[in-house]
Amino acid sequence: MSSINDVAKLAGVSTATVSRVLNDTGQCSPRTQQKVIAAVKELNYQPNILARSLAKASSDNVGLMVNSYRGSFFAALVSQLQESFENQNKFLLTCRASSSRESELQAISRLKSMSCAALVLHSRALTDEDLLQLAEDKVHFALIDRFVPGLEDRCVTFKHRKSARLAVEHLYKKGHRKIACLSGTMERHSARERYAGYAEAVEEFELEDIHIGYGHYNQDGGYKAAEKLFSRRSDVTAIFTCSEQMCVGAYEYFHHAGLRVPDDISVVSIDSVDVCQILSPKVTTVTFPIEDMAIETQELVCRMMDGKPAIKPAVFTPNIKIFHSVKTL
Amino acid sequence: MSSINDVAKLAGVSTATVSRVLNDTGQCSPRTQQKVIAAVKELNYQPNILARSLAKASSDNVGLMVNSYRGSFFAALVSQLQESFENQNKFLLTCRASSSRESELQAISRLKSMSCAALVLHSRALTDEDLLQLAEDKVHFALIDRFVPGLEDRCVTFKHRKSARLAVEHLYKKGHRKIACLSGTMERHSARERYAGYAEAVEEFELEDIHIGYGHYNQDGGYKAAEKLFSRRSDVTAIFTCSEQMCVGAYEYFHHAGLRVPDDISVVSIDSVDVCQILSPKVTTVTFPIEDMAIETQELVCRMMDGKPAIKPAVFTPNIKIFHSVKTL
DNA sequence: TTGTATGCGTTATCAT
DNA sequence: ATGATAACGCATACAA
Repeated sequence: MSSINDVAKLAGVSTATVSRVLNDTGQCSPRTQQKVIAAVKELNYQPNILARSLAKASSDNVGLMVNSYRGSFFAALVSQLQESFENQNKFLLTCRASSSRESELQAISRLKSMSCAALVLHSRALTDEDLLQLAEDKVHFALIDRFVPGLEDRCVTFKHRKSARLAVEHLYKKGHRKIACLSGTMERHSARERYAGYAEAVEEFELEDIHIGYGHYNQDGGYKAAEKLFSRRSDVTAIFTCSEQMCVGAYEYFHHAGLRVPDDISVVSIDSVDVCQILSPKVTTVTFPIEDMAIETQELVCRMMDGKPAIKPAVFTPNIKIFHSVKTL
Repeated sequence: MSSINDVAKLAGVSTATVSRVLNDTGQCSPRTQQKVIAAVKELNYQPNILARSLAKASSDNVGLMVNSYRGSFFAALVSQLQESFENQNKFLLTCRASSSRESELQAISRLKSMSCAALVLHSRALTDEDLLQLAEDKVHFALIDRFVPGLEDRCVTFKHRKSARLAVEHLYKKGHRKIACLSGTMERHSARERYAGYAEAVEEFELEDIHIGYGHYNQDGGYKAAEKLFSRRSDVTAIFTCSEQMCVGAYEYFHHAGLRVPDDISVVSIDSVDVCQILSPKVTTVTFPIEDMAIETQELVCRMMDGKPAIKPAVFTPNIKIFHSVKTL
């Protein structure tokens, strides 16, 4: 690897001049500019980002912490974040924690020691106090899908409640009146909000509240919840599943039980669109604009890094994608 | 962020001593050791990894280049690689290219400029010559799922041919004699190998070669291929799909056409297990041990970084996971 | 055992 | 417009 010194020698100028040409800082004659650029090409010179960061006392690195890579949500998130930051000449360093407070703190330490100028956190385990402390320490960071009072300007969030409401409303408009909600435990904020949205719609449309909670929003939970539901009652015409994995589990149960979607049972799910395209018939789904959200996050973070005043980020609203899992009654 | 200077001052020693204590290089009295460690704790000192890498002229960074994050293959790969390298105190930097030679070259440049001591490449677009040149340039790197003559010691590969053979053999043993192969274009090596494995089995078991190629191994290709197949003939009792996405598409077609798996048609697929657990009935699938492969890759790369002699990495063999998509005739 | 001094590759300040 | 030169934070060869 050739260094700035090699370029300087070959071009017959000083390293300072090379740096100026490359970073477009300060004036310089067209002729020397040419020489430098020629030398750079000839040596196939790549600036050492480490040294640059060290010298500038600030890097172009942005750290991302997540607790999983699995599922289309993370694939879309990581993919779009990386692309957006690269468009701003930032480099995204990704670090995976394992859903415990300690591992999340460690991941953040690690990212900070890589001179990340800012962090993007999809934190599950850190407490509100941890995050407030981090803000206190003047660390630039944004939170994804988490709301912390006092950190409103850093939270990129979803309207979980509205998404559930949208799902139930769709079923209602299609003539359904016995609509069950399949969910998991209520530990996470998003889970509580989704249920609240269901409850809200139930009240507004004067429906019966049929809520089945089971497990952790995964495939098995969906299967068991559906099984539990239909062992109790047969008058339900539609279900709303609170996660895509639960939807998969419910479909699995229906296949086992010989129930046909949508003829025997209508389904609306929530979450990313991928899984719901895989199932047959494809599932009508309430989704969030993950890509838009990633772009907004990048803008938010870049604003913080530039020292610009914080603007409360948008709260992202869900869209409903209509497929073939709902029967009109 | 406090620096090594702050620690040295607080501990009343020189920076050299602090460095020695922290890196456990050279001797030092227990007392000064105590003082240094106390100072480190008090200041919550984190060594600046950039500066360290710069000083050592070698970093603990390993670069990973992929062309996609989507799909369970990449989720498992990235996840396991990151964990394995972290266990070795290496940090994995991930960079996404976009399936063109230029973008792959650019991604590699980027990773090199981050002082990556080694690279892990899942390259689709680089030529064999590009990769040979990279080796010529003394870059440490490993290739995933790609075989380049002359770089045998760096290639972590799969037995694609055997995986297809295994799928067909399973169907044969279950009594099937009319077995169709659904694939996409034959550009990629893995695609050719999988078809070759099918052809091999066809010959051995004296079956009819019923091959339908359509599109690019994606869901739509699977749908169209299945449609094409059944518009031509009705005597086929089983299909072998060359990718999980094609399998999804085939299932979609069967649902549309009113064909039941496995009663009307048996299915065996290839690839990661995730998608095939989502479909109902779950699909009997030939999979590769992605986690093992990631661990082997990490070991291979670390060996190279330590200057140890290269050992030809294992070629990973497929496993068949039996589910409910095959009928015994 | 410990400290001094130098270099890693870059940027930035100050001269010229 | 350009060139010395001093940082940036750390590791290390060499002295002491």
